[in-house]
Amino acid sequence: MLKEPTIATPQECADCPIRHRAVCARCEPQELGLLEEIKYYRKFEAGQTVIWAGDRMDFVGSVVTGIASLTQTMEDGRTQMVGLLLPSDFVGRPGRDGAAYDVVATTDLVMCCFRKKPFEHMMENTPHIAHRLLEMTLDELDAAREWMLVLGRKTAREKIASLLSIIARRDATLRQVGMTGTLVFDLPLTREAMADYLGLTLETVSRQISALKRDGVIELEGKRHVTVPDFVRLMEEAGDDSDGGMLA
Amino acid sequence: MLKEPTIATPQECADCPIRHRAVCARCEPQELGLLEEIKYYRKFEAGQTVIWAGDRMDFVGSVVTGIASLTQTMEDGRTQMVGLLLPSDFVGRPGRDGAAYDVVATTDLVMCCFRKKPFEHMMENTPHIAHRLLEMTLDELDAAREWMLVLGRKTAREKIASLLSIIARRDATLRQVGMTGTLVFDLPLTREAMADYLGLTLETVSRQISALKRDGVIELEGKRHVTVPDFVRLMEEAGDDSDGGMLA
DNA sequence: GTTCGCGCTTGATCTAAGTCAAAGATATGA
DNA sequence: TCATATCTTTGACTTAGATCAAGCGCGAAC
Repeated sequence: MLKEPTIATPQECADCPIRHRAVCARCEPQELGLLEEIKYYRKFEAGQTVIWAGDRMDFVGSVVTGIASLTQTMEDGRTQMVGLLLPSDFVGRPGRDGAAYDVVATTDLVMCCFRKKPFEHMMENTPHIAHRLLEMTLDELDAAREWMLVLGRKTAREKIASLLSIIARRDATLRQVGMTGTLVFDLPLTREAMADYLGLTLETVSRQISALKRDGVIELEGKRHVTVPDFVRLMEEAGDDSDGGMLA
Repeated sequence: MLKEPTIATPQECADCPIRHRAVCARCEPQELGLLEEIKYYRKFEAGQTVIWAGDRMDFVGSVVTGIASLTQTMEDGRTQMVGLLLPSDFVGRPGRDGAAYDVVATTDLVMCCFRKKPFEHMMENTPHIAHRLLEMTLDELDAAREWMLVLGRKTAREKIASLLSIIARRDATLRQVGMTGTLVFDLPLTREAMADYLGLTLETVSRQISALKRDGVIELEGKRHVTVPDFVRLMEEAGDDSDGGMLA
């Protein structure tokens, strides 16, 4: 049913975020040379599983293009998405062999991977890599904690508004903003995936999106293309304080 | 209403977890010497706030004894606990000035603190510190993600069972286990704090604890002293798979 | 000892979100 | 073109947990 991932060519990773953002922001050229020997690229189609929870994981890597999700599943099938990986986000944990979560390609996906052992070795010898990784991990921890507030205390409507504003904030196309506060983007998630992220059912997601549309908070073109006429209004609906959830 | 924290004496931190666990597991003696110059100790009473979200935070540190909680609060007062800090857990973020969450002493608390600037400087020059901090942060991230499943998908009863098994697992007194699987510990949280951690109301927490008692999953002596006759049964009630939520 | 206060329990009722069910959009492929 | 499948919407009904409202138990202060 699912195809094997294909190996992508290095050219597809000209702007590899690991190289330029995660690891090597302050690296010396000779370190980049080392990097080239241990990195490779993988492509996945929407819906493919990158790795199953519990599987042995002999690489670490980061998202180049597309979106991946981390999900946890209980024996009875209840599932909770615990992370949304956008381009430049890091996957995998140096020092651990097994994957802790299912990683699934939510859209078509290109990842930039490093064989784990050499990566760990490189980390030992390159302090900046560990520092950069610490910084990224702390950002992820903050995101996870922000999400705990969403899951634990927000209403269904606030949850939807929170998700929309997070996607909008991280989506590059938000540069269509302009002075008006208007903002346009495409939802990269099905209603079911949104439900899994928000701890809701897909029916409730659908109803709340309809309600936000009815109330003029968002406009929809098709199922996925969203226009937010007033981002401040959306953030109010999300129950965030006026700074929009940006951390100091 | 709240007292100022008092400075504790170094003697109270003979087994300082930062020194022995977080930072200096592999440090050289001269590095320990440097450490001594920038670290100090603070004591708080149960209920005192260590730091408010948004405040300037000029230290990092870790819990020596007692329990602290990280909480987020919305304007209308809804609050969600996003982390429980037990002895040896680290607080604060190198590279950021403001606190992201309220930190509150849940029980009487002793913390071991480091002035931030010198700590950051030391981190630059001591790779093991960054590595150890990365490891700890990844552990916290895993804990946060495990908690997202609890908040998003578990029933009230499963939430209570999950919290009890987490506290039991981390509580030192669980060494009273023995071969029987019986396990005894004290709850370090009020019903309200449990509710804030679990995304429930305190009434629901109370009802579910009563129900678990009625069903023989736990026994209570007073409000806080808990006996778990069969830890496997508790984990089943938590909806965890048989490995008890331990990561590979 | 009595009274206060706080943390906790329990009951009655309400409601937001879940469940079950049907049907409307799009897209894919024969 | 029509059949099939997936994703989505909407409606009717149910329910887990919230809300509102008494009280209980127990230590601290008088």
